[in-house]
Amino acid sequence: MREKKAMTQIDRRTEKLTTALRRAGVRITRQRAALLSVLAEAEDHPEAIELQRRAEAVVPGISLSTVYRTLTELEHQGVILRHQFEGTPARFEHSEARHHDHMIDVETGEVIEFANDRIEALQAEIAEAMGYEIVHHRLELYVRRKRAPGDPD
Amino acid sequence: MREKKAMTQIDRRTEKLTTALRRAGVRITRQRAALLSVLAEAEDHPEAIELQRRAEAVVPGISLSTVYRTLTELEHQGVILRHQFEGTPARFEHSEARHHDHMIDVETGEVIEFANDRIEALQAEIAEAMGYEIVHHRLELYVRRKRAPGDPD
DNA sequence: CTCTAGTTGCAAGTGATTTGCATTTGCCTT
DNA sequence: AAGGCAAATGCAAATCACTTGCAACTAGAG
Repeated sequence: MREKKAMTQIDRRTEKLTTALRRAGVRITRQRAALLSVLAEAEDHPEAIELQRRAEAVVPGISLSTVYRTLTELEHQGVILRHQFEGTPARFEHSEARHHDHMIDVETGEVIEFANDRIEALQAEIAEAMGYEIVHHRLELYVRRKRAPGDPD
Repeated sequence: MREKKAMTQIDRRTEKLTTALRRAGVRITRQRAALLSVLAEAEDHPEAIELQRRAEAVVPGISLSTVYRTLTELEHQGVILRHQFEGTPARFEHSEARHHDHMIDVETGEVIEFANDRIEALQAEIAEAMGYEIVHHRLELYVRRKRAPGDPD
């Protein structure tokens, strides 16, 4: 009994993406479709193994090598970003949001996004002044939650 | 025939360091002494294997595991910094210089240091505004040399 | 529906770094 | 100068995060 499900915003975006990818010569297999939707739904920054776990709900038995291969392909296609934070396996996020940098809570591992135009501009200036142009950059703040004096632990 | 060699600035710094380390309970073995002076003399950002190569001039046969163990210890003691740039093994530098960030020439792999107080201040502000304090940070600009229009290739 | 080049899963391989363990060695104590 | 012992070393093996070779499978163009 096949149900007709309401199409969410994410479904629609994913569908557009698959079409675009197909046009770019990327075959949309079951495992890739699964990863695409898992990535589209992710609000965090999961690692490859976690993505495999989530994709397995749709495609049981999807192999880790396929996950890695697909992530590499999607990165090349500009669909996702790969982040290599300190001391952890690479983490991934879809790249449709506007550019931002990351704060990593060293206590919890939580990743918080932030953006600041002044910093971006300064970086460009610095590179420029030294005769370089920025290809890409990486700004990571490893932080700890601040407690106001008198706050509970 | 033992010669009395003139003591360089670096020798003196290294000597002070070994004393301080010994006081901190770190035994100064031949291999550690070698690594300390190699690190003190280094003006670049060498990787572990390169440090082993350089140390081997003083202590032939120094093992890579000892190099790694020593680097980890020196990092904990605050004597050196470990940098994990994209797509390369970790690189090390002594931490006596004032804080700076890095530009990596993506074409040559060359590492260029730079410092900018405005950026540092902005980072602190951002973290502060979100209720965090910075433990440490990482700012890396992956750059490409800019050619003025008309320059030769 | 066919065909074939692209994709998959599995097992084995890599590269960087870490670890177990028997042996050696700083260096504090005498 | 000598002794003792916890700490450090070298080697081999292990680990971690990926990557790759290969035979079997499958998108999706025609």
